[in-house]
Amino acid sequence: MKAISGFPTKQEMRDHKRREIVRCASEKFGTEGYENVPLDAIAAELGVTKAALYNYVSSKNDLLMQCYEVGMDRLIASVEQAMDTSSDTAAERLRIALETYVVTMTRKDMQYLWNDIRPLLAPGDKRSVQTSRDKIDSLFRAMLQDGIDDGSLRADLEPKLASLVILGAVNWVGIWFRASGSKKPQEIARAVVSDAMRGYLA
Amino acid sequence: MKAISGFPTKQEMRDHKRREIVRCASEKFGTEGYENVPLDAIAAELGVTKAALYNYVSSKNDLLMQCYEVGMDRLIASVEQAMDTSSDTAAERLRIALETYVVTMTRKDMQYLWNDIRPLLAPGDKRSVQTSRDKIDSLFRAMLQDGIDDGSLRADLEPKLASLVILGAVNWVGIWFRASGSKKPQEIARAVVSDAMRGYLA
DNA sequence: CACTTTGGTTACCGTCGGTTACCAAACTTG
DNA sequence: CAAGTTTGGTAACCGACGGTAACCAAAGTG
Repeated sequence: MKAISGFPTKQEMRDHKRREIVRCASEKFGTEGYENVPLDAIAAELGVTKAALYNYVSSKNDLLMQCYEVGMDRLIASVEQAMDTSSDTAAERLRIALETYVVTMTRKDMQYLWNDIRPLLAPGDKRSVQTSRDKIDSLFRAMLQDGIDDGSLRADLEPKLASLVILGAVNWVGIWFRASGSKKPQEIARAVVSDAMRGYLA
Repeated sequence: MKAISGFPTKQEMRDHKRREIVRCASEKFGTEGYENVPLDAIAAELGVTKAALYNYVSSKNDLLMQCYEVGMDRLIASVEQAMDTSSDTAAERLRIALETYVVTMTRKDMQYLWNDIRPLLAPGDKRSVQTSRDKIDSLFRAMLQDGIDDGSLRADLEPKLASLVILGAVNWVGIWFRASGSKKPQEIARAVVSDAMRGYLA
């Protein structure tokens, strides 16, 4: 039978269901904590039984990893978009990208992803984690190099080291930030990024 | 009966056993991972049964928290000791303290503490976590203020913000550092601290 | 119309955190 | 010193949960 346009193919159905499982799990993990969410709970919310989930994920940890990937992809996408703004200098683009990064980091689901999920990923899954991190690292290193090239950043900075120092400072925000505080995410982003970049400006 | 000097009192015995449990658990958690270490394994290594442990800890998570506290106390102690070196400027003392902090952070047990244990601490235990963090925070904020006062750091830096940025950069080291790399901890510490402080020097 | 493939169910297993009932040795006290 | 009482441990068990096996109904296929 040919695929009639508009009717999902079997493969699409399968993929859609898998994503639905991940979305549901993400939400529950985020609000209740990974260890406090039995697979039965996720299955029940989707109207199936636990065993059915195993048609789409290979283990609970695999499910966790898929949640992580979805979140990290969103983070990377938002940074890439922010990088695209046309600014005079690479330093300015870097600043905008970093502030976007920080603001995203203060979102509750991202905080959870970063603080609680990332450390739980089993050693075997580290490959995927490494991939996301390397992607982010390379984005920022490229911007740093651009800044050296166009003279908006110090010529003697080491992009590798600088990206680690700066990313450390901004990642840390996701750990101490609490929405209950008085400062708004955008203000915090501006202040933190300003301080983190100061030592690297030309 | 009076306590004969040299003979441990009952309270001392109890405390000693509790510490022995924490020490053993720390080691096993560090090498095998919290979730992979059943209480039975810890009990077996100490030559008792699992139920006996519950005379000294109230839950597995409580045991985890005690491991965390011991590790954090060591970290704090090492920083306090480093702060005591007599240096010309507060900035120099801060540098030394930070480098000590980073080097400590690259130790395997500390990495584990920071990456894997801290996020696992249950919400109810957060008080204790907060205590350690606040202690570290206040140590560094005090040094920053000293630096402002003696003119070795920029007069316009905000200690609260600066300590968050700097601590973020150095804490991040514990996450990406791998002993397999070519750089020695001391070299990394010097480079990272130098970059993290650059924006704050007078 | 057979016959396979797919996606689900029910029932079950093993592991593990935590508890309960019990026991023996040490400590306390009249 | 004998009679309680407290302490620190054991053995047996429970319930929750991740994961698996056997099975089944419906859809797809020649």
